[in-house]
Amino acid sequence: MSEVNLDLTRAVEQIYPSREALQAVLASGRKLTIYHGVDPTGPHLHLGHATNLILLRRFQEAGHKIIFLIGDFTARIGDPTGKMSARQALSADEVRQNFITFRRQAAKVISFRGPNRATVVWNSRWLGRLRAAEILELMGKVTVQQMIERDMFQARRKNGKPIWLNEFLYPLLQGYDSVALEVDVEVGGNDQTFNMLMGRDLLRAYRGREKFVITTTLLVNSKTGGKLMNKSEGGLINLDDSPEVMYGKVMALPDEVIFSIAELCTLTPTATIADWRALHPRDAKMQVARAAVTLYASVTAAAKAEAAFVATFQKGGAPTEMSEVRAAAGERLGAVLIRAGAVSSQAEWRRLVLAGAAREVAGGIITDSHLTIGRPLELKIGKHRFWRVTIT
RNA sequence: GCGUCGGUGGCAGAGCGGUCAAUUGCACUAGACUGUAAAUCUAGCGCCCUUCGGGCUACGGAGGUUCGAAUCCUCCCCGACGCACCA
Repeated sequence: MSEVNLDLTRAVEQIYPSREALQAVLASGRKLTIYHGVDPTGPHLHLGHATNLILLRRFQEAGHKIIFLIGDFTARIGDPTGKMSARQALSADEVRQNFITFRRQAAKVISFRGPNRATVVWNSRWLGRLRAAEILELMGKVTVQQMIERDMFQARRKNGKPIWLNEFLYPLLQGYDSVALEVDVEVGGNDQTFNMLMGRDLLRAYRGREKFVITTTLLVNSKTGGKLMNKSEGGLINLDDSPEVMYGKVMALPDEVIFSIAELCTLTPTATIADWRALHPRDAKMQVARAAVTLYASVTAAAKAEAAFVATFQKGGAPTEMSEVRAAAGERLGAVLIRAGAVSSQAEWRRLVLAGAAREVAGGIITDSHLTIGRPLELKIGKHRFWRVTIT
């Protein structure tokens, strides 16, 4: 653990109460307990989560204790942060389905093995046991004014949108995690600032302890200002995407964000990233894509993914691995593709054919949407959908 | 409880008796262009039918008026806002 350089600037937006205070504690040599929580509202961890995990990894390598918290209880309420409308509640089962592989995904970045292994905790363990009296006590720590001060609550009031009481409870419960865990540091995206500071207040109120809060930089598109890892914005890059898919998704990102990705989502040294800025944008992007796949999969996978990408897209070929669907001879191609989930309806298939978007990998464009299958086919639909149709 | 406004496609948000499968923006898909993209331009974007043609299902829910309803009426459900009530 000697001289591990803990860079408190890369990917870090802000540190509460102050960077200096945290540095002082770190300099004392004290080993800290640090946690980061993720709500399993979906089944994947993505590049946005990775920023936090990478920071945790750096702390872990410096010998600090890491706790990876799965917010299985809080996920069911739904975090109102940034939401213009209330989220619908998830069932306990859905949540369980979602987090089932979280640890495996997180293990791509932080280590759950070895002497200083990270631990996983679920917040239902304590939140699920809170009794009414305890919840009332918790609610007695924060005022309504403090709560509705938040921007998005203000915005919703202005727009006549509902604010549900359980949404008020969300920051309290998330904050209570800090109390239950008695941690020294919490790491999270800067969109979580309010919730994390709530935990800081609560920890002080309950235990008289100080907690550092480190907010990390969010992946945003500098041009549009939109969050990058966002379902509505399109490209969600998941940590468990296959190497080829991840490589392709990184390549599909707009130029202006690639260095943010490099800094926030890969382990590439800052100096190397600086060198990449001199490259042709496409080549820089390939470097970043390769670095990402290397981290989340492996070096060899990254090399393979890159080769596949070049062959498929830059040279217009087809990937070696494509989705397969079996069909009976004489079956209508459109029907088969709907069954396979390649297209959503006859209507969509017809539109694609009409647009000239469906072609055989080896040959020509398919012009007849009513084509029946007589032999095995390798299809390319649009730019990204590749399907191999085999005959049973 | 009373009153007012409102509930439209993934989201935002028009339409307020026929020309509405529903303007528009975003998102999304495809084509062209490229550096894989992005930007730009073009087209598409409920489902089914081989058709520039036809059918079906849709505008919170259930009924009703009408030749015809997303649009009018009744009841119900849900939300916002205001007022009242509170042993």
